[in-house]
Amino acid sequence: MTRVPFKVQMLRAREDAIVAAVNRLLAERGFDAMTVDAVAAEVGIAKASLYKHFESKESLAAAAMIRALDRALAEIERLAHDPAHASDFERLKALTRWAMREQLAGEMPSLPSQNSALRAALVANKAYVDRLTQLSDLLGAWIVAAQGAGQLDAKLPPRVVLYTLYARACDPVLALLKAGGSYDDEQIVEWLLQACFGGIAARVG
Amino acid sequence: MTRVPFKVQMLRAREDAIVAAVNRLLAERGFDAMTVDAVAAEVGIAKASLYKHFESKESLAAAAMIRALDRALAEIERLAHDPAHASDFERLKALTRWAMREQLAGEMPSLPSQNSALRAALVANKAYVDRLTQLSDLLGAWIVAAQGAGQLDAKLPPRVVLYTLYARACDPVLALLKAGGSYDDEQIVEWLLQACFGGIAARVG
DNA sequence: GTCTATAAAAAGATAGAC
DNA sequence: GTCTATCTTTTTATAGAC
Repeated sequence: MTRVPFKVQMLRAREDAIVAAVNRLLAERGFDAMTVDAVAAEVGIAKASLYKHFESKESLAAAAMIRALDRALAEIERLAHDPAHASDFERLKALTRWAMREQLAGEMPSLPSQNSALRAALVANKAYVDRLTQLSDLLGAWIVAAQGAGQLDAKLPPRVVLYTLYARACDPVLALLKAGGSYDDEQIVEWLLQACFGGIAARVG
Repeated sequence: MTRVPFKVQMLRAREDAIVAAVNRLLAERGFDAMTVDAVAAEVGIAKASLYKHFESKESLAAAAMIRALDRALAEIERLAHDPAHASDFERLKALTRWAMREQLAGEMPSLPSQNSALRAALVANKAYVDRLTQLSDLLGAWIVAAQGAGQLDAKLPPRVVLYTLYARACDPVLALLKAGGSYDDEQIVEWLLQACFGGIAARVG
């Protein structure tokens, strides 16, 4: 084990706090509505200090998006070894449930929209693209396996399923239902999991 | 018939052009990333002229959102009298297909996010709230009827189904698949309709 | 690295001539 | 109503002291 100097530990802790704040603000308002002033206020440091750690608003957001992908990859790793989830289909469902809970907890940044300023920065960011590719490859394998096992609809291209799962992780329906106040978080998650995997149409037979 | 003065016709045509431009920009970039300068440029008039017609960026967006709701209400009216769609279930599906096509055509503004500056303006706008209420009431009746007929899953509260349909009308999956370039628009719409109504899980039996 | 203070640029909104 | 020019505010980003 290499010893980690105290100063480096402090630096990492501070940067973790910054990224966590950015993550929350991205989840709450999205990239365009998030201001660097708000980030500084949430972390409790001066705005100029933020720019000592990150060179732009885009790189702040990219760090948070990368951290979010890392959380997802860690959850995949956990699920792959959890005997409670026996099939790839069950693992996909469990991961979707996890993502929905993350969103309700205010920890899931939205998908960057196609025309956003953020998107250009992200596709040029190797660390981000690598993780997104890794995530897509892992999920793609689960999807193909679950289709082969007859548990996922094989008439849908794997890419359609993959994008659908990505989108359900930031589905605005969660926030709408939560804002309504009539249902608790777990009930919302289970209904939307049912709507996603089972569809809103009745299942006959 | 009351005669409409020429000047009034011109005024309406100009305001229609403005609202159409706002609608496209809302669909393409969202409210936060849309600038009033961009609206003026797209319409081809000076920014100051915009402010003679609409008092703020929010009221510009509200006009476009109202127009979008009017398009949806008109489509509902059309579907209600179209013998090609015999059941409420079929009408819901046809309306969802219509909304997805609108989105692919770049004509469907996104759902205003919960914490957006736009949202506060919209909930205070009677014309908007009235139309949204009317739309929700009409769709709510169709949903309850389709559940009663055993065609929609009756275990999901009607509100969950309603919000799900609203969200699918602005589903980012459409743009992601279109950007991929592998599939044509109609194929995308049919797959996502299938995923929405039938779910991504396989249907056995 | 953190701060206060200040650019610099973008974006919402308006004045006033025509 | 439309324009050009300008104002005001917000927001991204930096200078420079400590």
